[in-house]
Amino acid sequence: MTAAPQGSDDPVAPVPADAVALGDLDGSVSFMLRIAQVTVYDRIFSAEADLPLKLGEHTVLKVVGDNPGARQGAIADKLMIKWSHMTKVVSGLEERGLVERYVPPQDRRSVFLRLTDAGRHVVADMNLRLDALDAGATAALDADDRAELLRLLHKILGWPSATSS
Amino acid sequence: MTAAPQGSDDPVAPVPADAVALGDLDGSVSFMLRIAQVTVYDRIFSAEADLPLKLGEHTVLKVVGDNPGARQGAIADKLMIKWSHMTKVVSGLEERGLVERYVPPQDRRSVFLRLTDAGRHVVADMNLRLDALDAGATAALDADDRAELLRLLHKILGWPSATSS
DNA sequence: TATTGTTATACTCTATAACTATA
DNA sequence: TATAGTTATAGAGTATAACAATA
Repeated sequence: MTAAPQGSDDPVAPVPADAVALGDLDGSVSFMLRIAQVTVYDRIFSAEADLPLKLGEHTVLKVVGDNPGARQGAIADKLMIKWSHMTKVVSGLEERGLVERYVPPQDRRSVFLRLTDAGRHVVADMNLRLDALDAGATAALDADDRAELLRLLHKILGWPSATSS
Repeated sequence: MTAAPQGSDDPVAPVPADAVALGDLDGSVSFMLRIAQVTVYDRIFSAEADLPLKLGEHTVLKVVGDNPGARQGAIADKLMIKWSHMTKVVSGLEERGLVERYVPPQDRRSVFLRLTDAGRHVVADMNLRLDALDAGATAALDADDRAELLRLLHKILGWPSATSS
């Protein structure tokens, strides 16, 4: 990794493509989080492009399955998805027969969600495949690294640290 | 239904927003990276909404400033920005007088970028403000935590973990 | 009036691909 | 033919705001 010594006074000293320096940007947590997240998602989808669900869809379906009787908006809030976008995601999942909307009589403004049998099946399938893809995309980390990374991310969010995964 | 801590004074809500369970999702590196990144960006922009540049624009300008004579496409690749999007970003920055395009005579297909004086000024201002915002958004981390987090993110990416790249 | 969800618009960014102008 | 950049389109997702139905 050569440091590309370019004249600091030369206004147009060419820099080779692989010598672009990030400077201290790689010391920024926000920048590094973004680059790492984009890279990991990239790796997951380039490793296996024919997944039946997008990652966001899988997340929604999984949480719906784990929280029967939860309102649509409550799930959206927890997953930091905008309500307006949640409407589109749920509509798409409903059209594919993976989730059902249910308006409870005690509060007819709200919408409860629950998985269909097909939804349960797809989520179970995705769980298995994503576990492997997730691990593969972060294969550079050993078990301790991974646990430590998760602990730090939880700490940023103010979430209680995960037991173990 | 999962245990929902609802007192008798609460309005009837089977699963309140803060009682939605994530299950083992918070043990997924890809999920936690996404949630953490969205949260950090959220905090940065809710802390100070009147920033002169979007984060992506600042990143591009900063790297242009650190790499005089670098091609537009080389910078886009390094920052994992698509060329087609890079064209729009640079055009916007150029219209605002922050960056200049320069077509070198030795290869008239390529475009070199360099900051204008106004661009340099804006970047310097943003650097200062973002350093503080970045730290504020991750204030739950102490110095050791932050260094460790950066080390782990670098490791995922396969980047050298030292100070600068 | 406040809350829940929907619709709509604008904007950011990705994914593709076609296109130009060079090389 | 290949490369560098541009343009265009489709899609995901965010940011906002207006809106309807319900509480």
